[in-house]
Amino acid sequence: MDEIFGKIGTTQTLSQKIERRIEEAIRQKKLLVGAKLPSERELCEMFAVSRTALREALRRLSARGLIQIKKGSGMFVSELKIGDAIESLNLYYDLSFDNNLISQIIEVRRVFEPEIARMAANNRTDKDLKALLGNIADLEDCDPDNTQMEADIINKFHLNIAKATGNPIVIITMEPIYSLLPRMRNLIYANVDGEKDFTLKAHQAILEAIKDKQGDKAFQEMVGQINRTLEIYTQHLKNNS
Amino acid sequence: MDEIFGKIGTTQTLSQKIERRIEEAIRQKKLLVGAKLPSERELCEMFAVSRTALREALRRLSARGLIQIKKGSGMFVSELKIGDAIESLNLYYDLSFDNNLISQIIEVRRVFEPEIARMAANNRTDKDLKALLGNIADLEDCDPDNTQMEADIINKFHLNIAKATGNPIVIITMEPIYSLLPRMRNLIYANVDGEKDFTLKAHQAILEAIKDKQGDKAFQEMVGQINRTLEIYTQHLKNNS
DNA sequence: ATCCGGCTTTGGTATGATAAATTTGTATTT
DNA sequence: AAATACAAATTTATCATACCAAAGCCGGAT
Repeated sequence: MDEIFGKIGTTQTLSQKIERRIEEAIRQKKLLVGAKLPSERELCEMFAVSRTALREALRRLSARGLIQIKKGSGMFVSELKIGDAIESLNLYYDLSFDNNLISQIIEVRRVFEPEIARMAANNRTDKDLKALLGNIADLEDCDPDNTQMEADIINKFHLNIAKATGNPIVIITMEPIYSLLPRMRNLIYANVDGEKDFTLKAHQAILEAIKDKQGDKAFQEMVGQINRTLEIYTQHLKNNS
Repeated sequence: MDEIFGKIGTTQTLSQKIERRIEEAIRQKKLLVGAKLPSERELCEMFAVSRTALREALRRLSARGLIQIKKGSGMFVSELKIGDAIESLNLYYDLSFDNNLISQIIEVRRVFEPEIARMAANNRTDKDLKALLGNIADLEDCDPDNTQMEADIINKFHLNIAKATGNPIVIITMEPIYSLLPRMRNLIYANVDGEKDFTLKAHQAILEAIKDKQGDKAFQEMVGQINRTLEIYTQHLKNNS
């Protein structure tokens, strides 16, 4: 059907063709999650290609998280973990991390997180609540000087709120953003005294609202918390520029 | 943290080590975007490994979008296109696409998009406005029976609103979600009469608000539009189950 | 100066051999 | 009979070498 004026810049390499074939098989569930693929040698025969070409295709698939390769054992279709996609996003954000990105993140959080808090308050389960209570307890116990741990805990708290919405898309959306927060927080809170007290109280208030399933209150508290973050950040910027 | 009895011979394959080395170099900007990597043969010497191992590392890096390989020319550090991450997300959403996901998407849009519309109204440039005007003009001209094209246009409109916020994170966040809309829209609007008229007017109203930089109005109009979508969807679900 | 064609560089594929990890089967021991 | 130890088979990981094909470079002919 094709090939009269064959593609010019689109010469697909052999290994790419193989990659597509296997990928399609997985997408179409001809190969189910957990299934063991034929061994390299067998696949070579089936596709009638050399091991080199085949292996390079397999390397690609494993890099993309579609299959898992175990030496001495075999190759298996792996469940596409959302973590792979998040990893990609992380790498991207990582490479474009700068002051500009920080204010963009704060802006996004200011807009999205209050609504997320509301959703969480409305949809939370007891299990979600328990996780959040645990986070706050950890925060209370945390050594005031251990900024890193504090940042981690706060992180988990916010991520758990996202989880409490019960909507996986919210989680996927916010997780890469939260992963950048520790760096920001270190930047921002490093030299601000008395901030920990405020932070703790603000998060307790948010928790309270979610516990009582008061969506609007959760919304408001979250607005307050993030506005404060924004203030601190702006102030910090002034000090440093 | 929890590696007391962690694996000792954490068997990282040679090619994975190579992959890490190069990845680190890129992350640390020792290799800048666009830079040409040494040729395969040179890298082999430098790392003191065989071409096979090296190539498999390179395959993985290119599969992840970190480098670009041009036959006969060389290998180059490629600007990590956000498209790669989005592609991953798409694949993930793709494999978990079901009715559940649809309502989750609508929920997320209902919560996020009004705020996005407000941001767009506040921050839009003339260029953004022009793009949006173009979308609506296309929508007006669109053949009423061409559902596919209509869906595409509406898609672009919403994506352009996200762009008009001026915040790239918003775009990254929403793009994978929008990419699923055409399928949903086909599902939903296929058999609903008179919906096009409403859709057109609703989008015109949103555009108007953004044009006049009235954030609150844009917010309200978007709320109305998405609530309508939700209604239609709920109705459709009833019809089909 | 321009165009052509060969030369060089560089990635793509093929093959065969060896190493290392895992699984599996078997024999020995308790 | 069950558990352990060991050896064999399977499978992926790596290496080395050779040849092919595409893209770019460069000199010579026009």
